[in-house]
Amino acid sequence: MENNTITIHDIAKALAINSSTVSRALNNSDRVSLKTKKKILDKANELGYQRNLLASNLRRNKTNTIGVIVPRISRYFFSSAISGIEKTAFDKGYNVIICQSLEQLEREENLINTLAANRVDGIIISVSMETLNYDHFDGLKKNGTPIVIFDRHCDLPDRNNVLLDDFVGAFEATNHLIEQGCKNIVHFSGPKNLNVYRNRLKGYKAALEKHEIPFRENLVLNSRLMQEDGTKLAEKVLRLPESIDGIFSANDVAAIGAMQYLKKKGIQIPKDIAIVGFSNGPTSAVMDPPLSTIDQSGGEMGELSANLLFEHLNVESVKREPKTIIVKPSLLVRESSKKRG
Amino acid sequence: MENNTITIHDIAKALAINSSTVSRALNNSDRVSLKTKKKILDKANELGYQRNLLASNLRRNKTNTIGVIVPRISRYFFSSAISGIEKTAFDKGYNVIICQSLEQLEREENLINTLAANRVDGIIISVSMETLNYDHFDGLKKNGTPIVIFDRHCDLPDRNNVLLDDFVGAFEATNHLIEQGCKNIVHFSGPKNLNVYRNRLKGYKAALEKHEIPFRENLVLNSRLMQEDGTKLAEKVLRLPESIDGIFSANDVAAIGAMQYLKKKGIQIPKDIAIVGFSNGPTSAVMDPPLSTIDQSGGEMGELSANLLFEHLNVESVKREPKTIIVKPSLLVRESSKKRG
DNA sequence: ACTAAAAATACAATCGATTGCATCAAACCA
DNA sequence: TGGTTTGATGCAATCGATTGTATTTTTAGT
Repeated sequence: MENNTITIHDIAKALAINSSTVSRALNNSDRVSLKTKKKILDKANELGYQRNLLASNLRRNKTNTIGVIVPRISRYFFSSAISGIEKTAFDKGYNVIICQSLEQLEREENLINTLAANRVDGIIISVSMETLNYDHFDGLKKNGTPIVIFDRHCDLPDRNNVLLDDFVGAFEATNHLIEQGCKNIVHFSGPKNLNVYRNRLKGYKAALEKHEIPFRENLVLNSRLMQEDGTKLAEKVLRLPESIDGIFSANDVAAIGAMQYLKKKGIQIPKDIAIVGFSNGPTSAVMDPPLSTIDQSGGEMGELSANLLFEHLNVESVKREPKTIIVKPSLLVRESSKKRG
Repeated sequence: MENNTITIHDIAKALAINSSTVSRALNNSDRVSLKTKKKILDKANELGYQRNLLASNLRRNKTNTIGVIVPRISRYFFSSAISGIEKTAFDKGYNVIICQSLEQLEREENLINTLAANRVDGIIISVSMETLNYDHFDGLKKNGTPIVIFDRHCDLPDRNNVLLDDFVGAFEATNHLIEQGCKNIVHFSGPKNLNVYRNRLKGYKAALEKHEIPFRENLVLNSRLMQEDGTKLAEKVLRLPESIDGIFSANDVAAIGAMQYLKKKGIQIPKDIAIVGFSNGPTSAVMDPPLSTIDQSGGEMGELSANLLFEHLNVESVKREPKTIIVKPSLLVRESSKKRG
């Protein structure tokens, strides 16, 4: 009773026909007459046949499956990216295998090997923080498996990259604060060795410049952008000689830490100080007041990544044109920054 | 150049030996001498060989892979359950395929079919809200693939179930509030047709009873437990004739809505009203004050589910003993409920 | 040195589905 | 009616790895 999986041969035997005909019928080939097709389909249902994709994929040398690796599936940005990928993949008849590297290079390497061993048709990945080079992609590259790297800048020559325009996001955020009437805007910046934070700083500066507000070095406060950093920075803000009326934080978490401190000190948000964060983390909408922020368009980035991958799936590897796509983030205006209207 | 995947036959040919020896060497069988083993391994590395798991799994009739289906990977409870599963699986040399049903029965059915077609060795699932019966599991059952259902009660006779003890969680929460000195505790309850909310209500009652506090029907406020429900309920709380000094909410989101309203009305938390939520959602720790809550022990439930699955994987299906495991949740005491010490 | 036992390797079938080619039957036309 | 075209089905190789059995080589024992 144990080993009773039904194969096409069982169906063939039951109907006294050849298994190749069964295979063709199940794949709806027009080389099988309608009559026998129906007979086969009925019998397949009756026996509870389920195609063995291992065998099928092995033979076809194609799995119709793509692998997705992200640092953490629980992060909002990543889970929405995954949803975007799944949507696109589903439309094209592909399955998606989701994996998380937990920001560990070793796990990332293992996952890539496993996906490769399972012969996925392509991989979409946001690399871990520990990933400094891309040597572990070489195997895939060699056998022509296309790869799309999203969320994190990759400087290899022949890579497909889908990135967020941090500059524009920061520009929009700062510009919005200015349009709300802010004159003295502090920027919470992150580790300067990371591209994203440098670009967000640039966007902040550009917006000031557009409105002919002089840039003041002392209004840029650096930290690792944890929640407690936000609290400490808010304390600093209140001690600044300029009377600060706006904060653009390079992430949500620090903005929230600051918001809580400021509220405790009786500062009214947004009336006294308007705040905009960055990332649209799960908490930002729940805060009181809800935090304005920059949405990283995870869903859109996921869809674009998947589309880019599919473009390459149908092209011989030698003929593939690597491409970099820059996604514009969108400003989510909520209560924490509305001084007007 | 395109189709250049290396197989064991390529290695065999390069070394003028038989591919079966190569296979055995790569599997570290003791039927191959150390000398040839080394030769083979070296050549495999040199050629960049990567095992084709499709072929291997097909032949062995075993994939060393388990499938996990959850409604949403982004929910904290599920992502921690997945982490628990992955940890356990990794130790046993299994891979994990993660899927999300998005609470849709149709997607769940598709996922189960795909996993079955890919011949996963077992499945761990938290069923979608739309799932009212388990007919779509029949195929798996027929070919002996073990299934573990977690998080949601399942009344089928031969099912493995890993559940949270909602009663105990609610009891602990309420008991904690009483021990903090609360006398008049409101309970925010959810849809009464759901088991979980009925059990949480029971736990609340039991804790009152233990401390000989009379149960008052009017202190149980029903809603769908959305954030805005929390706000409305808090309003009600303030209008109650009893002077309420504690709230046990059957989830975090409603607790947070209530907290924000109460703070706005000048109520001090926890001094005037202590609050405990349920679920340990991502937001609870970030609130001000941080919200005490019941942690659903996702990680532990994941580990237990995986262990239960593995127990069954190594046993013939006829000999399997279905088992139900009840997990005790743990109380996370944070600021929102500390009236003492 | 010769045989028995042990170790190492080779052979060939197998897992389940797919697919190019061959075969057979039915239909068509002159 | 006989030959040809079209349509439907069968045959057999194949994908890449595994594994029971057979064969060869090595080692050991007397």
